[in-house]
Amino acid sequence: MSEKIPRKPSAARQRQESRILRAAEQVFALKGFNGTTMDAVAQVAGISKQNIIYYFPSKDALYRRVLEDVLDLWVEKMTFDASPQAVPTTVIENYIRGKLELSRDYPNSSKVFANEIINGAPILKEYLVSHLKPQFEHDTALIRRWIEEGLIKPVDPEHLFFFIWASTQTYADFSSQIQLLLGKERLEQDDFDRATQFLTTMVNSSLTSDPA
Amino acid sequence: MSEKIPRKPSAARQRQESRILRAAEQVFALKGFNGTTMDAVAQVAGISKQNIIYYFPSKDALYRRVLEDVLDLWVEKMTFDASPQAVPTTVIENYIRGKLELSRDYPNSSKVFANEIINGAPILKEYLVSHLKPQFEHDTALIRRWIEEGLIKPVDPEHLFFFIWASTQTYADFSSQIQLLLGKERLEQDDFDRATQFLTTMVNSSLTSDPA
DNA sequence: GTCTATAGTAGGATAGAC
DNA sequence: GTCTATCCTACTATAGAC
Repeated sequence: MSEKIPRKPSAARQRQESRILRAAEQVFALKGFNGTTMDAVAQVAGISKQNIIYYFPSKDALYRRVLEDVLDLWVEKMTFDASPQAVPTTVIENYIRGKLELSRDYPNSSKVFANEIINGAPILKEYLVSHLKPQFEHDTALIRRWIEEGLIKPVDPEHLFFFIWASTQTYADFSSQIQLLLGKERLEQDDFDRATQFLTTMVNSSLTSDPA
Repeated sequence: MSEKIPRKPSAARQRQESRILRAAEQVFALKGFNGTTMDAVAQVAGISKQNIIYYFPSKDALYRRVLEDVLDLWVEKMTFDASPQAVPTTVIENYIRGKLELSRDYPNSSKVFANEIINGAPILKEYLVSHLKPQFEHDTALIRRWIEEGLIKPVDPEHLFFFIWASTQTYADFSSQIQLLLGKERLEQDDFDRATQFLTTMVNSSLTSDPA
């Protein structure tokens, strides 16, 4: 009777799970959901396919856990909200900087997300409506307030965010294209510095009256 | 001996092929290469699976043809080159406008391309290096010349293009997310007008000295 | 040129020994 | 908790009738 009570998740189990999740994220990022085989994940993780199924009941369950972890990471690292006395352009600059750091440090997370959205967000749809949309409306409202208060020049708040997301995530999602065009084996810190410089400068010059 | 000589590709055959290609593009866009089954393509095209194989020897061959057609379309519609006396900001504006029109009119092409790039461009790699890279270097050189001549403010030419591509293609590739956030069933002309307005205004204000 | 039938295989998932 | 063996479905592709 008492045997079924789950004991502590055992450090060993947690180690194995995160090992599998890391491998899965990598394969899902590069191959998409359908292109990913449990065998491929097993090989990357250095574990047998059957053993993976012991930890995750199905490929679908594994994929959902990977997606969850991606979103947890993003929510943790990316809150736009600012203190009332914060300078708008600084808030936006930091937001862009943070998004670019995510693309640099977690490119696979970004690609998993991108694959899911391109494929119509079959699983994330619900989450996007329940969590991301309220956040989005809150953030665009803040932009609108800044405009009303004359702190920044008038701008379309919704498309401002679409622009920031697209042009920061591209350094993760489309890195293969960018690398080829820049003639590099992989993107370096200098490339991210240039991207940060370019994007923040452009946004600043369009949100503030030119002090030149 | 003479029977094997290919006669004209027969209008009927061409009709069937383009019917299949249209269907294939749609499924590849939404499901990716691995998520696409010949059966799904067959259903969308309204043709039997075996008949599709009659026209295209394999799924791989079908995919390559779809990719080829996508690239042909993009090359045809998107040359950045301008006459020597053209106004730089106008050239860039028209380029942005054109890219947004492609996202609006051929969202599936864009998604097929995006899937391929995210997955590391296994098939397109060669083409990107041989065709897109020279074009890219030509275009960035033109931007540099404009800067030297004082026609536009200094800007990073490479990242200018990365930004334009990312923030115009996002309206095709990430349309499901954008739709959800805007609370719309599908993107309308008005949304593309706003996007055009937003992006061209921002670029202009950062490339020209504010005349305000 | 289009169909039916089917071969061949990959991959997700289960059962059960250890 | 990990492994071996195996089932079963889904999918690409071929052979051959019509």
